[in-house]
Amino acid sequence: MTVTLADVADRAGVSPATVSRVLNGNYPVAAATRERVLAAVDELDYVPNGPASSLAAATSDLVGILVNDIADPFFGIMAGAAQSAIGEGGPGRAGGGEKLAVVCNTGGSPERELTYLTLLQRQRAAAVILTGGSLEDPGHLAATAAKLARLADGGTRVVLCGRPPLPGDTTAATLAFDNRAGARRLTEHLLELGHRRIGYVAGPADRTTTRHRLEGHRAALAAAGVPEGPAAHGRYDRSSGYEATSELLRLDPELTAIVAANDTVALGVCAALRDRGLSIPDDVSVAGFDDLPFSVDAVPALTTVRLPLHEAGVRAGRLALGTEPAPPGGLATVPAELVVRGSTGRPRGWPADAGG
Amino acid sequence: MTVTLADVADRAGVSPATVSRVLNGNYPVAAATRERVLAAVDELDYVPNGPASSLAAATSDLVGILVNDIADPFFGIMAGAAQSAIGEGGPGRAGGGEKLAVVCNTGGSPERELTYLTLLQRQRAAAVILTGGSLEDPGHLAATAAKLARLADGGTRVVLCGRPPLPGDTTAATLAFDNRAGARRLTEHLLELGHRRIGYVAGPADRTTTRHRLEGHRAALAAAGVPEGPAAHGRYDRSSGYEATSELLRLDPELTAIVAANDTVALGVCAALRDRGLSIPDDVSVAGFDDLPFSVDAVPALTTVRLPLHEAGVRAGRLALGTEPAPPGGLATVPAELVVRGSTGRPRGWPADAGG
DNA sequence: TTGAAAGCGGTACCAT
DNA sequence: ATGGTACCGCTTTCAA
Repeated sequence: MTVTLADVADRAGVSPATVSRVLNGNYPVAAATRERVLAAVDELDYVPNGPASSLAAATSDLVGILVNDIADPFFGIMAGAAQSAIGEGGPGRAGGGEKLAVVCNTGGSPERELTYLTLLQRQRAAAVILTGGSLEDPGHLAATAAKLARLADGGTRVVLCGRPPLPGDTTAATLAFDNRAGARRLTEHLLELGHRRIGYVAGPADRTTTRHRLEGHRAALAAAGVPEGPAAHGRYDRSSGYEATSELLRLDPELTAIVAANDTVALGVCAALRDRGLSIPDDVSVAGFDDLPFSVDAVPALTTVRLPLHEAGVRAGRLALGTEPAPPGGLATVPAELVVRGSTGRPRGWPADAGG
Repeated sequence: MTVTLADVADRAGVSPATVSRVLNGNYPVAAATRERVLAAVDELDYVPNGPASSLAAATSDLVGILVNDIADPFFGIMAGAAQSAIGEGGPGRAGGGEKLAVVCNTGGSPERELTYLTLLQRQRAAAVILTGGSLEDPGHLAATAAKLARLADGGTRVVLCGRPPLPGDTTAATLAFDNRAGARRLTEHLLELGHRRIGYVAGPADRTTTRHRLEGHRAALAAAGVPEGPAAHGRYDRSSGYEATSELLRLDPELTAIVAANDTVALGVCAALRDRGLSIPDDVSVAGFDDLPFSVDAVPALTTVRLPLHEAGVRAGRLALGTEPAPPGGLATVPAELVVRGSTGRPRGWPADAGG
């Protein structure tokens, strides 16, 4: 049958307690004894029973990583980085130590988010990391905050990555992307190039990332005294960008630039422009957010705001592990940086040296 | 402190056994009793202790999904589909039922693959799904097979998705993509268009997908009596495709088409061609494998083989759940289909109506 | 239909 | 430095 700790103890001629100590390395054990125990472990090919330890120790080695869309590299990059950061934790031995970092796909659904949190609570997870923008619905926010509070006082470490802190929540360590400043810089760049008719393709109306990026965009326009162009909302996916583009061009056929709330959306914008016989960036310049290698490299003319997804993921992993100290006030803002690619993307007829 | 089953029992005026029965729904309980118990559960906001149930029941509700690269939509699509298929399983109640589907990122490393399998074994996972091509190293294959055998006789259901069955393994249900036929069809298509000098960018040398796709490619060439063009190996990522392209063009500057073992790689190929001032598909046609919406939509001229990633993921999830019966012989081959996009991609000077 | 109680496999405190 | 041994919270016979 399956080998238990008691079997190992018998084989090594020691007590179960000693085996436990050797495996967990949290208590002094004579070198000779340790050797015998480890030998027995190998010979019997013993694998500890996770649930049993979790029950006894009142905590498990599971770390949950919640993402809105697992098929989007935006989350893949963050989650992957977090997972490696967490994997570094323990030794390679058969004994405990290593955490099991697991990613859970909410599909952007608030219900599934809560379901997963409950599941992780049930597992007595060591930590949970919530990534990406969240819904702004007050009801859901309250429910989430309550759930996170329960998790926290159940001993689960909570980390928010790429989403703002919850109102009234003090337990979660937060890494927030500076979406406002990033979006602002993106639009400022287009303005400097001479663009005056700029469309905007936004994400779902009720998400924090959507709102913050839109705010940054508008702030740039307002500061420059340029009137706001047409905007269209949609999902954070390609087809949404495609459809929104038709809408924008219908509202203003003279657009010279389009800002997309997300690189994936930007790809859809590009596709729509091509299908209408417009070239990028000669007819219309396109700017995106995220700088995902996958999508952006395919359109070298894209101007983009880069989010340090990988770095944020690593830090989130360390916060979950407790390796990195919580940021002051529980919140750290991760900056976003502007990336300008192959082409300058000036509107037609605009002098090449204008705009500084 | 935290609410236990006993608390619920007290509140409802019944025994712990009864509460357990109500929550698991696997035993008849009087309707009135059930009501009282469920009420108590709600009032106390009871969340079952997962490790405790897993220990007692000798199985957990964890389902592990192993992927080679979580930042690659190829795996994201499959994993996401599998996860939803698994989520459908149980009811929404506080009680048991729902499985926790978790994706684990191996990064393509055999060691991490084994580590995750051990971790899942330790958790007494209900099922594990291994996705994507595997290493062909005999040592690793044997180790994996052994590990999977242990998992299986520990009660864990094993599903292989997008990778061939292990030699001598009878326990795993397998869904394999028809990589050979897909690659063959891709190359046949280029041949029909008139291409005669075709380069090939392959994946890592020791992976099953790499070998099978290359075999299909060569089979098509051999059948047509066309000599094999240059080939270059690399990772399954964009920069690898970029570098390989320089290599291929150095080996044969007269290439009219390049086949990439993967869409992500194909994107790198496209980037390299653009940087050399070559247009797609007028100077060089590019063909890829996978048909990921992300990358492929960015290059409408790309000819591609589409793998039904989503469907495979769903089926893998059902197999893991036991909802779908195992395929005959334990193995089902999932077909691959050819997708031809915007351009015909004929080589220059080739008559438009040639080749059928 | 319901209750009582014996585990499930470790952990950690208390002895020695 | 090591052993003995009550739990941890739930499942599952066995009785009633």
